[in-house]
Amino acid sequence: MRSVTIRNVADMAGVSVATASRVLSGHPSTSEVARDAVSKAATKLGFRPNAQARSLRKTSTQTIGLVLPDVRNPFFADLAHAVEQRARDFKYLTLFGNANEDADQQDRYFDIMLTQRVDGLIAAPQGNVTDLQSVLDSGVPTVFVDRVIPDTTVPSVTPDNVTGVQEAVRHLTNSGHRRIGYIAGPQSTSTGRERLAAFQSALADTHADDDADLIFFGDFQSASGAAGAHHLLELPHPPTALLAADSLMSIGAVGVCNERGLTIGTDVAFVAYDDIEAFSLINPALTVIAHDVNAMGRLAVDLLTQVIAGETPESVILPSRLIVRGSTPSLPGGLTS
Amino acid sequence: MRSVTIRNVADMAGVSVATASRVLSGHPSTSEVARDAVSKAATKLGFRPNAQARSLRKTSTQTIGLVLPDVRNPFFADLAHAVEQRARDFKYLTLFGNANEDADQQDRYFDIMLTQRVDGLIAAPQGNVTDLQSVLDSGVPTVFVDRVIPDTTVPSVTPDNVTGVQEAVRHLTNSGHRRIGYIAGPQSTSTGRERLAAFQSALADTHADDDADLIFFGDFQSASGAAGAHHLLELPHPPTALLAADSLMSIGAVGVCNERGLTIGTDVAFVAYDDIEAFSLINPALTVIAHDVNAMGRLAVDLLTQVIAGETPESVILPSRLIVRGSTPSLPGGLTS
DNA sequence: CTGAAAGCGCTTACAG
DNA sequence: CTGAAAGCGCTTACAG
Repeated sequence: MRSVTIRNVADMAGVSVATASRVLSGHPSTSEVARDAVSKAATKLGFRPNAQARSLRKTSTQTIGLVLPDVRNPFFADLAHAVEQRARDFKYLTLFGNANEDADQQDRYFDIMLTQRVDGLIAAPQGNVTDLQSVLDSGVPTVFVDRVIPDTTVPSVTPDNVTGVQEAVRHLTNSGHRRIGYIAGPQSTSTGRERLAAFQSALADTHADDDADLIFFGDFQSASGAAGAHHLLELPHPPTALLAADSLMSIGAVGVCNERGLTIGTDVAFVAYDDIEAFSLINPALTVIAHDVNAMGRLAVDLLTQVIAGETPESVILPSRLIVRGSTPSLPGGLTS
Repeated sequence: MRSVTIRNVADMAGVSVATASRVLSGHPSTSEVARDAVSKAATKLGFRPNAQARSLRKTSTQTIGLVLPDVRNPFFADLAHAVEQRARDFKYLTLFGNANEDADQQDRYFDIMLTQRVDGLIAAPQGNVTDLQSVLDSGVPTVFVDRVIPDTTVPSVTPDNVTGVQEAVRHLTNSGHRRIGYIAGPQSTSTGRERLAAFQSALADTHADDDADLIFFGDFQSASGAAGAHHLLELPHPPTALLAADSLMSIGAVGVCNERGLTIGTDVAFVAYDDIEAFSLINPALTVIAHDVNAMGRLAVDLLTQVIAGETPESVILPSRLIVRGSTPSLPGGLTS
């Protein structure tokens, strides 16, 4: 299936390849006669320029790479959608890589993106600088989104990982909870680390128990949320409230509560991370720590275009906030902070 | 940021570009001396072959295109994940395009995929043959997944859209329901059409009302599910059971039931499409029509590799089945079919 | 406005 | 086993 080349178009139009190329790419220096002939020939032949050949000649590929930890996580699915739609505004095609919350797959995708010569890279990375070394060395314009890697100067768009957690802990302790179980994200991610630190420092400001047993380390995927809920609820002195550091672990943990016959809101309070639509449907609806994923995706692309243009944009931190719903009722006899 | 080329590697290794190329691509005809020198030079320089140049020379790009209707739909997110993971087994990079349930965006992505010269294309398409014309004309190996376009000979992997719906209708009527509201998918999609037809023919086998008012046409997105639930529940003679044709419309519809103070399972029975994890967490858990999305994604890739190899594989239809949960209690006085 | 020619970074028959 | 050379399909100074 040999596809039609610019050569064929030029021949049919009776002009040189150079002229055909000029017409096809909208170069001003073309005669009307040439424009007509070339356009007609191109549509008649169904000509479609070869992106590889064009990219090889020009310095740009008009593509950006997006490396995310997990498409199946609704938060990242929304983020992917936001990035892609915004990239379209700049005529960029988004190459999408799904790291599966796995450092090796992530690094392989970084490699592929560089091999594909993307014009820019947006990533929600895990790990440390060594994972990024090839990307940094290549000098490809890069922006981090949601997560960052410390000790790099890569611009980023991240959520405020402190305020939401703080509000959640305050809300729970105000409602009388003293034992809050925390299902943490992996400490190889900045969000995992920052949210845990925020949780611990928020605890210190309250009368709640600061007990190492109340923290379970998950991996941001559903099964680990389930494992975490099991572990915490089996404790000799189990928590009366649970807080999970992302939506997938929240889903896993809620499932375990249901299985064990615990009524959420009554038997155990629950705060989830990320405001995904399904969480407002669970009965009672889940209290969540929310942030604006759409803005995050758009801004990441905007920052990237600036980096590509040679500028060095400031990193952005987006606010997060607590949305209180039925899963965390305010107890009448609650303490005040 | 001029990147290092094979020329640089060859120079440093003291060999010709041809030899460097042979070593780098594992061609057997190379001496150990050359292998050593080239390998060393390549790693020392951080050489990364230019995929564009390579693709231009070879006939293949080692990429496949995946055009899906909506990443934010958990079903398609899962499908994307399945396809991508399977594609990796064949060393294919997956270029991902999100049509946003929009025919124009879909067609633009088809265009982009052809321009990028993907080795193959997997799509869950909407529309009719004209949308596909350029793809068919190009002769690029193509496989449909989940959805198909009629009057084409493209191999496909689709769910059985009949059995699950049939079981759902039978289950509901056996439980005494006579008025079942149906939130249909867009009729521009094969799944939308087939599921509606299955619903109507299943109704004909029962004593349930076959009333045009009981059918609402949505677009597979959440907001239309909400609109559908509103419309149906406002009917002078409203349905006692609802069935929605995909997960996103189910989410929207369940939200509306909650808002209106209707208790699902008690005030209104509910059957959702696609077995996404969150549906088992809603209280009561939702009865769903389930199919194996993971198998669907894997098989689509397997079929595509066969098409690429010049074979003409048979299309596959995967079974779907009803999973009964709390949202559709069996009424004690239910009719028997 | 137009064409001939060089070149983007690779791969691969063709000789040797 | 190795190198010189041609060529994949484009774009773009350079002359005219």
